[in-house]
Amino acid sequence: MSDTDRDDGRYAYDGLDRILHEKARLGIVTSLAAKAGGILFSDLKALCNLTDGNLSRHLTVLQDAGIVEIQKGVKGKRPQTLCRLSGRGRKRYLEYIRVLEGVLADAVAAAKPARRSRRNLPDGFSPA
Amino acid sequence: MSDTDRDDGRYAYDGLDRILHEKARLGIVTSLAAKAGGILFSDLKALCNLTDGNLSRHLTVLQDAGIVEIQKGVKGKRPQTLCRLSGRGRKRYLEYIRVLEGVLADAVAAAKPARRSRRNLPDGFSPA
DNA sequence: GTGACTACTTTCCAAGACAAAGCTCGACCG
DNA sequence: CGGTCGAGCTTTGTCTTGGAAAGTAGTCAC
Repeated sequence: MSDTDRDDGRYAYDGLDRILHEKARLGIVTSLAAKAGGILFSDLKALCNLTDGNLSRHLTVLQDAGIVEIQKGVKGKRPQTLCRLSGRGRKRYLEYIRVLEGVLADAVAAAKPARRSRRNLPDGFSPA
Repeated sequence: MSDTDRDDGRYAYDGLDRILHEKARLGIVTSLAAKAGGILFSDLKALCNLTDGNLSRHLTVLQDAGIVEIQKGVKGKRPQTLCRLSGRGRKRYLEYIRVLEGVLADAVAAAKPARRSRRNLPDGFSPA
């Protein structure tokens, strides 16, 4: 009832994919999205300023989620791991940034002082 | 050096504030940013679809960080907690969304199939 | 072959998110 | 006026997770 709960969950942001919404992984996936051919482990490490262990860990998470594909190979005589965004991963990423755009829209709307917003306290509230 | 590391850290997103970059807290702070007068605990709970315990916990984190101000009061005969964004919190929030805009710009750029991006494997790489 | 290096992987630990139970105080019931 | 109901938070416990450090393995230089 009433209009007070009309906005329930308005700021819940349920759609924000937990796996992608993470500093490090967001960087990883964004760079992968930019290069369809994939990126080598060591380059990715530099791009995202991650330690070996960290990158490895996040890649495992992303791989388990079916977001990235890991392909082992060699470059010259040395082993090299190539990481690529899977088709499903790309889809999920696009989905995520769509949600993020919504969040940002809210944020920008909230940021401007909005003359309509009430500077005053909620109805009936009195400080202790 | 060479041009390979010209982009080092390009996707590190160091600026992404850990405290604000969190599903639940992002929602809390965005709603608070929208209402300068503050929001009551119970309304905030509904807006963000959080449990009492959860909201309490996140508010403590935000308060410790000096981002929100908690003001105890009463509404009628019942105690009510009013939450507001502090000046410093607002600044930090604006800073955060500025970074987020950058991330999103990267993401959107990465998302379009960019014919220039190399579909082929990195130089000298051969699958195992 | 041994010492340094590249390219990862694995292990460990502290921080953090969420849930469930707890606490406090007015209101209503008989 | 004792009892218990419920609103409005807080505290405690548990389980997950991110990140640092340590470990493994193959390569190259000498």
